[in-house]
Amino acid sequence: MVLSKACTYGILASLYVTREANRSKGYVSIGRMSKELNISFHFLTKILQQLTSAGILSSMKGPKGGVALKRNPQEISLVDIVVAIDGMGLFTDCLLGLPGCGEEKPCPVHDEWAGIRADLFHTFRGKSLAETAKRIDELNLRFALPSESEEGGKSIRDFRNLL
Amino acid sequence: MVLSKACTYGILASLYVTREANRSKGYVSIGRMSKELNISFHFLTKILQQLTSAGILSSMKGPKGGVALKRNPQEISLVDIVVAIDGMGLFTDCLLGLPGCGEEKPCPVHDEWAGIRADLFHTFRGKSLAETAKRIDELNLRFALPSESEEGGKSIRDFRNLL
DNA sequence: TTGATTTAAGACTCTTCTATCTTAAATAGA
DNA sequence: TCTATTTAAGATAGAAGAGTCTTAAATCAA
Repeated sequence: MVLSKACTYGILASLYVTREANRSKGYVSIGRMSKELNISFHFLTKILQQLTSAGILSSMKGPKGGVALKRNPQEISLVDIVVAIDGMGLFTDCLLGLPGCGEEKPCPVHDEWAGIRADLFHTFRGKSLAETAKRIDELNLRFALPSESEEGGKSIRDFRNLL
Repeated sequence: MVLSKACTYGILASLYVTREANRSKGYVSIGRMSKELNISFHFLTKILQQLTSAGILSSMKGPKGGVALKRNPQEISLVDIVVAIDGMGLFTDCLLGLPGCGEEKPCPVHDEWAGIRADLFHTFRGKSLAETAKRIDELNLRFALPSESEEGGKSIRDFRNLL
């Protein structure tokens, strides 16, 4: 898995908060969010705490409490979320896990992977929460996990796209 | 982590076997390989069993036994190793883990990720064991894990390369 | 002030991945 | 044939990730 589960949940939740912020002021309830995204409440709470301590979200306890974006959603990139939860490893580590792999002491696939991971970094660093949330609305995209009732049935693995 | 530990070990071992095959005929000892690559013998054995049952390696028990490439190393790509151990998920699954994500029912980052993962697939599908092993010799690259004595000290994370 | 609501924090469980250990099976060579 | 060697296979253990549960702390509203 490229991103941890916690990280993907963090991204989905951040997009949810961004969209809610466009509709109404105030904090977004974690309870409500967990229901709509079909993410375990307690697990989601932990993830949002990480985003809060990373300075991406702010939170408020009590009635009408919840979480809110701390900065302008145009200034928060998807990479910010990934780094806050999974760290920089995806964008810096050797594909083969060789410590110290780098320009001076490369592994057999260093150049290829370095190019792809840099592409990954720049692509998602260039996508802000605002822009991504906007596209969700415009194209009516899905961004919640399937509910129990929805079948879902693992992921569709379309090999044909690769050939 | 993009590749599982088992998968990276499998790649390193496959490259080791490829290079050994250039020097001498016969099977490559797993015991010797585990020592030179600094990979746990029993764990490595399990991984090589997966490659054997995937038809990538053949094995022989007893004295002078070990593993050998079953096919020409020019016809085995790095993707073959990855797929044998980690499966196709890396090249087919949604970055956000949404089941059913695809052209018809995309997630908010489907297009971007689909492009990068296809790039990843084609890049490493285009790299054969023979070609990669050759480059190791030519450029004197490293492809073993650091030994206990070598400090190693986690990986070097050079953020500057990204900015 | 009191009570209901909501996030914070820590302990705990469950699963998967990683790694180790033991025993069995096959093979080469004496 | 007998023995040492080497991979195969299964059981076990340890570590990390994923998810749950309980209690505490803060806040709003009555």
